[in-house]
Amino acid sequence: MLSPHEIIIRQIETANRLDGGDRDALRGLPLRLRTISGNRDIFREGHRPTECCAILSGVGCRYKIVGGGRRQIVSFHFPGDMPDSQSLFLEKMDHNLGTITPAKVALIPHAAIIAVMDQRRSLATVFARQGQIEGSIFREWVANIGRRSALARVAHLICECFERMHTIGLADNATFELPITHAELGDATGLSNVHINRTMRTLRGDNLVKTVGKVHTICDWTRLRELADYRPDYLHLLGKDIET
Amino acid sequence: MLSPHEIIIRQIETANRLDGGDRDALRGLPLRLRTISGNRDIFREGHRPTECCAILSGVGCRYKIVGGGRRQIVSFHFPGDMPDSQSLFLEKMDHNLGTITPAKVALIPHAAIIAVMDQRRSLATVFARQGQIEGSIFREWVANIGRRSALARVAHLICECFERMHTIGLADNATFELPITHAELGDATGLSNVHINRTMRTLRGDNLVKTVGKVHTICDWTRLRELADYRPDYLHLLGKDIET
DNA sequence: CGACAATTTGATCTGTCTCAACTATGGTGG
DNA sequence: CCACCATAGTTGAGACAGATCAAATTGTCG
Repeated sequence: MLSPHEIIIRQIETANRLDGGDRDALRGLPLRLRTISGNRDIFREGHRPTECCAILSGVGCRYKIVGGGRRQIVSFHFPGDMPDSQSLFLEKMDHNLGTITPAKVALIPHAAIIAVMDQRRSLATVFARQGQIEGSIFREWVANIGRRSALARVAHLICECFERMHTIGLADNATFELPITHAELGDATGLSNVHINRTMRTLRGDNLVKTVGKVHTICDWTRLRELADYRPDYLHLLGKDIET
Repeated sequence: MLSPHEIIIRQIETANRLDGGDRDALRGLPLRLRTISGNRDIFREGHRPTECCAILSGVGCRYKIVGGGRRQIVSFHFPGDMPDSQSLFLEKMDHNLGTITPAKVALIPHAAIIAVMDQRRSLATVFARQGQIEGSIFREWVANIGRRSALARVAHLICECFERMHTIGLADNATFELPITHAELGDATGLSNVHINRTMRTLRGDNLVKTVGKVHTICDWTRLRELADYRPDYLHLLGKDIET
């Protein structure tokens, strides 16, 4: 089991090259650890956090509530992610940050992160890059929700979650645990929970994904990618492609 | 008519406080001016630009092509916007940047921007903030496309475009020129051009927006905002609200 | 074991798409 | 200055993807 700092560093290194000094500086960040139950808010829209939150275990998400009370999840977050680095530069939360599953998180004072960016130009660049990658993922979600069929849309989300979990070592080969309910997948893809169910069934019927409880196995990565129109460039990962 | 540098500064100041030194530093940026006709690409997916592009006049957009050739526009850009500041940190374009209308643009070498950020901590923060605001707008678009009806969705986009143009002085009271075709609005909202037409007709019928050619007039800002579920916090503007 | 949450399935409804035709509109060359 | 052409907007009819509603089944956790 990695330490909190190493979980954060591992995630950053999926998309950034760090040198020893960078890692040491990150290890110096003060962390306040907290355990949060599932389906709870960490920061709410309108709040003005003074700390950033890093996910250490479990799954988090960011979401908005639109008029009429419908929910749109705009991102999922896995261990190592810092979902609200934006609060470093934008005082007021324009969305909610919450947990999907029970989670351990680390709270890091803004001041400490600003200090580390001031001391090390390279880390300022790293944080900027992380922010840009986040933006890139949002763009892909816009395209996914706006222009893909329900089937491709859900498949695409599964591809993305699988690849992101894979790169941080949370997938065993083609098998990974994705503890996200159909209702939540619906809120992320702009579909109804019922239709998520039918779509997952189709993926199962086509022998693309096998699901047992929360554990999914990709049966045919090549065909799934193709169906999903999944081209992972937008994640801007450094590492190797996933073996087919 | 403002100079290119002042157009860029004006846009930045809608969301950031600059001091005299910041403005002077920005005025020192070397600009290569170009005129581009409408409906043309500036940077394509896969390219590795070495310059950032700022829009000086006209309307630009960023878009993705999904499998099957359908297009999703992920953002519109008005004078002063720097649509691809992301290329400072992500080598490879994951989307296309193009013009909607004929446009004048300024190309700014990455090196010059990096230099100005290195010299002035405050400007590094400004660029980081600009990037975060961009991300915030993407999140709102995800929610808009994912969870709002066609009518609210189109109304929301109109509200956003109006407010953004208003803050940079491109709206005369409640009247502004939005030279975007129905097909393009459809590509931005995930709807068909035909349905955009019907939706605009409804907005007209309800006396919310009047349209003559490319010139739109907001007839009832309060009701339009309400219908659109438009709460502009996500733009993180500094200025005053629009008068109703 | 009981209770609550999540999944599954069926039936029906509807918002939006697609296809197709027709009508402005604006720009261009003769 | 007009005729022409391409582009954009408009309208109608019909089809369909996905929503909604309702109920049954399964899973999970105290």
